[in-house]
Amino acid sequence: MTEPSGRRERKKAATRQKIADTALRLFLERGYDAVGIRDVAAEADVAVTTVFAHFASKEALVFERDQDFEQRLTRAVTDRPPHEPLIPALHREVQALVEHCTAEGSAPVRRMIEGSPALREYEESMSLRHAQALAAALAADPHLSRSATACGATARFTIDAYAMACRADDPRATVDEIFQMIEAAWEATAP
Amino acid sequence: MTEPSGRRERKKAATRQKIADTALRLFLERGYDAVGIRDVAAEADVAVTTVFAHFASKEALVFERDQDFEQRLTRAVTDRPPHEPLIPALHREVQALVEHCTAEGSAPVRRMIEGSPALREYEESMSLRHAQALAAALAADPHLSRSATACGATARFTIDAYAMACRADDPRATVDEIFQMIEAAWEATAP
DNA sequence: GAAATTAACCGTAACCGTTAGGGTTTCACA
DNA sequence: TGTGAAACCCTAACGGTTACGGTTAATTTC
Repeated sequence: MTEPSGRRERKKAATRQKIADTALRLFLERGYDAVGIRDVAAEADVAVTTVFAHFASKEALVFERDQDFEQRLTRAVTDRPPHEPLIPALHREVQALVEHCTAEGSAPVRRMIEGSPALREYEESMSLRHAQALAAALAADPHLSRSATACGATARFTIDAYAMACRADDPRATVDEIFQMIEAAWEATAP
Repeated sequence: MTEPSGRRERKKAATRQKIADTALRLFLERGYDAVGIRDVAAEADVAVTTVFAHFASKEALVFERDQDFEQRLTRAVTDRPPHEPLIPALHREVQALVEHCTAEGSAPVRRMIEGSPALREYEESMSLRHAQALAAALAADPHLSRSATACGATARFTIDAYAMACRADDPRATVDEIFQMIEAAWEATAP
């Protein structure tokens, strides 16, 4: 994304990446619960305090790239061509995000998440933050003129669609079906 | 609700209640983060292990009565008169639940929950469980014949409505507005 | 280019929620 | 009345997390 110029920033980013990579590797090798923070730190050759300087919690090590997620959702709203209807834009973006998270390579990570209550809970609370960011983006769109409640509800419904589709047998069909519902719900709030 | 006959069960229930009452009192007096499990145990005059024999976690001490919540929602579906339409029944029940949680006496507790990330996260993951129970109840209703996806989405939307309304300025109006959306979403799934 | 500042990182020790282990009391029921 | 189980107790530990004080290396300032 952004290539930092200074050596300091580069080293910091490298440390962060090394920690994240090491953690994910160990988690997949031995299981999330069987790997302690002290193990991750030792294997990545950093101090425990350094791990927590880069990641807010053990769970955050698994969801390293969640900022991307939030940005992609909000940008699907803010960067869409003017007068393009909202719901299809959201629909398309959620479809893409779900594809990404149900891709071949993501299966072991998904299994790990589903197997750990702590990780599921963390993911859920991440989703809530994403919904709030999306709600703010909707409320800020001058073309939409809907109530804050309608924006908030639509944002949560959208996140619900993503969360359910990631766990569904047929993710694509699930997204499509729920977005039919969201479309209807959104229309029902037209001024 | 259920009055246990045996002395043992009565004593157990009394212990549980004493722990919950003591915990809530201390939390409100000194703040959730400022009170440790060891404090609660000492003040309730029980061992730390006894606290965890009755409550799965520190957060669970605050949400003592969440089983009621789940049962009320699912019963609003299963116990409604035959052929009564689903959404109004849900709407009514959510309205009642929101009223309960935004009542005068609940304000300090609500403030405490909103002030603690751990409690917010816990509440959110509770909600997810409730949504799953509700989804199961919807899927099991013989009159509804909707897809599992539609039932799951409707359940999550309903929980979303509750969660948003509890934090809204005008809870009643929020519930009403979101249920207009849910009604439309539900109709869009008619076979 | 030396000096001062700052930011990343280090190691240790502790805090706190939570659990394991193993023991004692009290109730229920045959 | 004796026996099994359930509730409870205490202690010690584990694992995520943070406070603290110190070291090094990059950046900025003069």
